[in-house]
Amino acid sequence: MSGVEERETAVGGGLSHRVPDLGGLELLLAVARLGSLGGAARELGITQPAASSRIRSMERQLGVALVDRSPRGSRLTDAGALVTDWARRIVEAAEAFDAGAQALRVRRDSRLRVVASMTIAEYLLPGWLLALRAGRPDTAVSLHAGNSATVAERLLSDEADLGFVEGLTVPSGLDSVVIAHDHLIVVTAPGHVWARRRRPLEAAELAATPLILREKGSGTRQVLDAALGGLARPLIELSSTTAVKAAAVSGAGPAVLSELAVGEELALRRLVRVPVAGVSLARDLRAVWPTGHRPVGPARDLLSLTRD
Amino acid sequence: MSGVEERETAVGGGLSHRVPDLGGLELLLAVARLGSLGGAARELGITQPAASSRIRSMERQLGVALVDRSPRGSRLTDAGALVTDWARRIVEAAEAFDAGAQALRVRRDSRLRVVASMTIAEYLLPGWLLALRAGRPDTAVSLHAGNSATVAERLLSDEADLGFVEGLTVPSGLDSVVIAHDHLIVVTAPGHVWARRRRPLEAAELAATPLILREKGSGTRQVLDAALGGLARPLIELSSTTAVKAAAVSGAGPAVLSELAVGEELALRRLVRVPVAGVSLARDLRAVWPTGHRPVGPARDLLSLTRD
DNA sequence: ATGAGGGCATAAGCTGTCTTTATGAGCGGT
DNA sequence: ACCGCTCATAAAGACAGCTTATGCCCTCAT
Repeated sequence: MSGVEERETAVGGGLSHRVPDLGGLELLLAVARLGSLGGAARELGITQPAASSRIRSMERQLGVALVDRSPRGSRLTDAGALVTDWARRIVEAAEAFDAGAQALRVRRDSRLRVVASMTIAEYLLPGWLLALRAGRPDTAVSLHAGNSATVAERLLSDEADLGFVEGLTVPSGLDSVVIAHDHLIVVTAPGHVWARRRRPLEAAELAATPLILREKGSGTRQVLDAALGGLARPLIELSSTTAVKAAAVSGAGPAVLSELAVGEELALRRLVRVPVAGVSLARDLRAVWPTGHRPVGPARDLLSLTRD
Repeated sequence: MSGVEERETAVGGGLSHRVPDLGGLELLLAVARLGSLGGAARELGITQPAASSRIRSMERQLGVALVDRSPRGSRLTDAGALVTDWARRIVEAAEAFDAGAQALRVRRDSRLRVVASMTIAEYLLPGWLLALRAGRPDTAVSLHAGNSATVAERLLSDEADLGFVEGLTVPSGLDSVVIAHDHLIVVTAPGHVWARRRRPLEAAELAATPLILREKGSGTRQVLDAALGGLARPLIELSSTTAVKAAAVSGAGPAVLSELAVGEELALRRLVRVPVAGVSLARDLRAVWPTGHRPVGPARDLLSLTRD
C-alpha cells in the first residue's frame, strides 16, 4: 500500500526495469558454469571489472545476493542458484527467438529453404532450428510462413525445399509424412462458466455457442468446421492465434485453439481447458515436399529432427 | 562464409546483440495488441518518437520489417507476427523470473511466507506466483528454498506459512496433501549409445552403470537410491540440478533427473530419454504445513492454485 | 618466508543508446 | 477546410555499461 509499491504494481509493465537484461543473464549463467567472475568475463569477451560491476548491479536490482565471492572464485548462493535457473528459461527462449529470427532474414545463399504454416512456425520450428544448429552448425536456413496454399505454391515453384502443413488435407502435387499429432481444444478464461464445467461439451452445444475463432481458411478453422459440419458460429473472427488467445484470456468468451498454442497459458492458469466429447478435433502435422523429390541433404537432416 | 558471418557464429554467445532487449519486446507486444505505435508508447509510459525509433532499430537489428505503418495505425507484417509470438515466450519467461525474484527478497511484511524444495521452487513456483498475482494482486509472498529438513524446520518455528517437499517421506510434525506427481527419468546426450536404445533398461543395468547424480541427501537421490536399493553408482556427484543437466548435455554420461527439470532439453533434443522398466521412479510432490494448522488466507489461496 | 598468480573491488573517463522535446507531414471524418 | 489521429525526423540531454589502471587478498610453490 506504500506509494512506491502502489506505483510498481500499477505500472504493471515495466518488466524490463525489474528483470536484468539478456547480457546480464548470460553473464550470470557463465559465472554459474565457470565458478569465476573473471572467467565468465573472458568467455563473453568483456573485462573482469565489467563483469564484477554488472553482477553487482543485478544484485542491487533484485535485492538478493547472487554469488559468494572468495579470493579463489565465486559460487552461487542458494538464491543465486534459483535465480540462475529462472534466468536460464529466459535465455533459452531468447535462443529460440534468435534461431527463428535468423531464418526470417531473406538470404539468397540459404542452403535450406523452409516454408511452414503459422502454428508450426510459431511453436515448433524454433526448437528444430536450434537442434539443427547444434548438429549442423553451418546450415543456413531461411523460413517463410504462410497457409497451406502458400506452402504448396512455394514448394512447386522451387522457392522452398521443405514445407510443413497442419490442415486436414495434403495439397495436391506434394508427398508428405506425419511428424506429429495435434488437438484443438476449447479454452476459456478462469472466470467463465465453462471453466468450472465437469461434464464434457457435446458437439451440438459447441456448435450453438458463439466462439472466438481464427478466420475462415486457417488450418485451425478448417478442422473445427469439418468436425462440426461447417456449423461453427463465430463470436468474433481474428486473424492470428495470438489475437484469439488474447481475447480468450481477457474473458471475451470461449475459444478453440491448438493445444500447442496454449501450453503456457494453461500452465499459468490464464486459460482453462473445457472438456469436449464426441467431436474429433485431432489433426496431423505433416512435412511435405514435391511429389518424387524426396528430401536430401539439409532438408533430410531437418526432417529427421522432427520425428516425435 | 563471409568474414562477418564467420564472426557472428564463432562468437556464439553474444545473444544479447542479436535479440532485442526486454523493453523492446514488451513494446512490440504492446504494438501488436493495440495496433498503434503511439498507443503502445502511452501504455508503456514513453513518448511516441521513442517507440517509433525503438521499433525501427529492432527491425534494423533483425533485418526484417515487423510492422506496416499507415496513417491510421500499424499492423504486424507476417514476419512480425511470428517474431511477436517468439518474443512473447521470452517475456513470459521474464514474468516468471520477476515473480520469483520478488518473492526472494526478504521482506518482513510478507503476508505469505513459503519454503520449498529446490525442484519445486525452480520449476513450479514461479507459475503459481504469477497465477496468485493475477488472482490476488496484493498478496506479498516471500520464498525460501531448501531441502526437506529445512522446510520442516522453518514451518515448525513459524518462519513460514506453507511448504512444499518432493521427498519420499513427509517430515514428522507436518500434515500434507499431494499436489502433483513427478517421475525421475534417465537421460543422455543424443550421441550416447543409450540414446538409440529401444529395449528398456533393467534395474540391475541401471545400478551397475556409473551415473551423473545429485548429491546424497537430495530429494532426487533419495528416490533413486530407494528404487535401486541403495545401489546407485555415481560417475560424479553434483550439487544442483543445473550442473547435472549441463554434464549430461555435454555428454559426460547418463543422468537421472526429474522430468520437470528436463522438459525443455527433451523438446530441443539436447537430451534424450532412455526407457526404463521394472524400477519405480515415481514420487509425489506435496504441500506441507504444521500438523493441525490447516492453511488459511493467502496460504489457502496458493494451495488451491497448485491442484493439478 | 616470500614471490608469483589468480581472483575480486574500486575509481575515472569515454562511448553509445535511449530518451524527451519540438516539429512536420499524411490521411480521414466532420 | 479543418481537426484529430497517425507516424517520422532532428537535436540535445541523461544514463548505463565498458575499458583502463590500480590495489588488496588469498593460496601455492619455491
